[in-house]
Amino acid sequence: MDIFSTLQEEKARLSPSENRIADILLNDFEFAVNASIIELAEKADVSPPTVTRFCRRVGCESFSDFKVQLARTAYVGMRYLRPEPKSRDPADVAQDIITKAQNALFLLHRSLDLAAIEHAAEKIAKAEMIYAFGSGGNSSMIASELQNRLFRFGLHVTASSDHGMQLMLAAAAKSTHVIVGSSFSGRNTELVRSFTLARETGVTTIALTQADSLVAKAADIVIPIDLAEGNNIFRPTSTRIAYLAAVDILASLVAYNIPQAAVTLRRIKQQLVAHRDGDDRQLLGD
Amino acid sequence: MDIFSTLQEEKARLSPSENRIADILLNDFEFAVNASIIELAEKADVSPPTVTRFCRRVGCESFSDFKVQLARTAYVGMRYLRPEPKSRDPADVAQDIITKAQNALFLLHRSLDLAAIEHAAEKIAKAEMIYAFGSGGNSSMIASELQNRLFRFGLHVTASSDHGMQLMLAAAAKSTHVIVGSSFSGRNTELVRSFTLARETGVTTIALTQADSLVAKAADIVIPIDLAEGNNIFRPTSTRIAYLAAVDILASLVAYNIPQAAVTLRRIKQQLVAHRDGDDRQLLGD
DNA sequence: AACTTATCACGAAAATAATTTGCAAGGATC
DNA sequence: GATCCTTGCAAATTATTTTCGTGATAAGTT
Repeated sequence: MDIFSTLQEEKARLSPSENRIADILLNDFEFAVNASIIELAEKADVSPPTVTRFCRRVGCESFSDFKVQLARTAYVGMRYLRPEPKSRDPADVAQDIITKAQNALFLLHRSLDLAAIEHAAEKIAKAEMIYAFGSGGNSSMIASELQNRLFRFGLHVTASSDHGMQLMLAAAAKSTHVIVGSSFSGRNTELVRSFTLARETGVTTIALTQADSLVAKAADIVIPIDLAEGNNIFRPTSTRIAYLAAVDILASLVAYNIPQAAVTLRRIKQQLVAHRDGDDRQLLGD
Repeated sequence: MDIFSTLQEEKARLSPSENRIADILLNDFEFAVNASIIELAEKADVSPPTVTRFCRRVGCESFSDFKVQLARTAYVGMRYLRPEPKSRDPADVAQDIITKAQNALFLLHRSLDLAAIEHAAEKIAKAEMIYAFGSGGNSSMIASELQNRLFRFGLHVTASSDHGMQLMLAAAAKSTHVIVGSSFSGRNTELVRSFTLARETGVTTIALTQADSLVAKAADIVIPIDLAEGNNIFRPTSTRIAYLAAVDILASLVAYNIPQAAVTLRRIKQQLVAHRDGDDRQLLGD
């Protein structure tokens, strides 16, 4: 558990002095990580012992432990406060995008429902056929990414971003099949229709989408991806990167659920080694 | 500049005692961030003053400054040492993937050639037509991502993952056009051919690829993406995320190079707001 | 070759600074 | 008015840094 989560949970229960310390952390993080206990105490207008007690309160052993914890989580966890890059200077834009992407990964990791993903992975590994559905540029990319990952494990998979096609595939699917659908907004009603139709035949439906959304409600297994407070601040790219990472995790777990996974993975690795040896024949997966 | 870069540069010039300290950092990082100067000194079999001197040597103010620096860069910068997740446990797999993705972003940021990206962005913003080329699953995703981003700014753009089509488009392109090609391996010879053909007509060619690769040599402007030592260790997904982030940066800079960018961006934002208001009409870019 | 002399790495101990603990005073709450 | 909580003070403890001196190595000198 990182400090900032603890802080948000505990904040209400903190005393006035401790609250002043918390405010400094949130507002002037750069100062906080570099300050000594005395400097921090002065700035918060409290005594050093109070700072020590504060550190214990938020789950740290000591003040120095606290600083280390702060430095490690905060590097990726605290910068989304700025909705726009500082300036149009390329360096600022780059830093902004990189930070937000890392942040999205951080938040994804924190809110990941591993049980759901593992459950989904088991179903996918056993499926006779897998359909990856998603539309609208972002989710369609996720769908083809799923196809791209899963076929390498010897699974039967097809991706579609076409609503009409999705409906037909869903109608034709059997109970041994699995549909994985992605919707960033959670309000892709066509996807909901495909899910509903498929479930009538007992097809397993898996959704990568916002928790409690329309799409989520229509699926058997939901892999919720909620980028919490950031949702409105992040540009879609950050969210997309989080989705990609989620797909990556899902695909890796699928691999582990397939008996010959070790063999498959070894073969993939040999491929990679062959790449590096540098012969010029066309590479798989450029 | 982070500590680990400094360390690699300085390592040769360090004294034996200092080298022992460096080894502890590299091998037992967890210990190092949590240890006091005395504990660290003991483990390295040196005296505390030597540790202090070491910290100064690698560019830190003091030992505690050193620990903070260590903690902040290392969170994303140091974990690629483990080529495989600790276990097949979902939590470990997830952590492994997230860390490697963050790490890829970190390394990308560090090695980014901003001048090249800015230069590319200017060309793209002024282009009458833009072709986004890439094949093989990964790069084709990058190509469609480019299309997906650029058309929103009112630019004329088409993506293609088909070598034959790419050649024809390249042959038909004019000097006011721009081709953006992506190749993870840098050895997509068909892309090289398209680039070479296009340059005969004075078409600007931009490559997202490994520096000094075949593809890089064939392009006018190279946006190098080298994930240094990690290249062979990372699974392709991490690299792909880095590429995506690079595209995101490029696209943002393109937006800033278009006169009505502010207006466009505002309109995009209004779109986002409209989304959240929750009417159920089909959303753009699900 | 032997003897300075300079330079550097390093640790011991002292000095300093930072952190924690124990305790008591001041408030708030019941 | 008793109790509990918060807080700061001062002392104790601990950590860190500085100072200083030793020994090693290298370069120059006799």
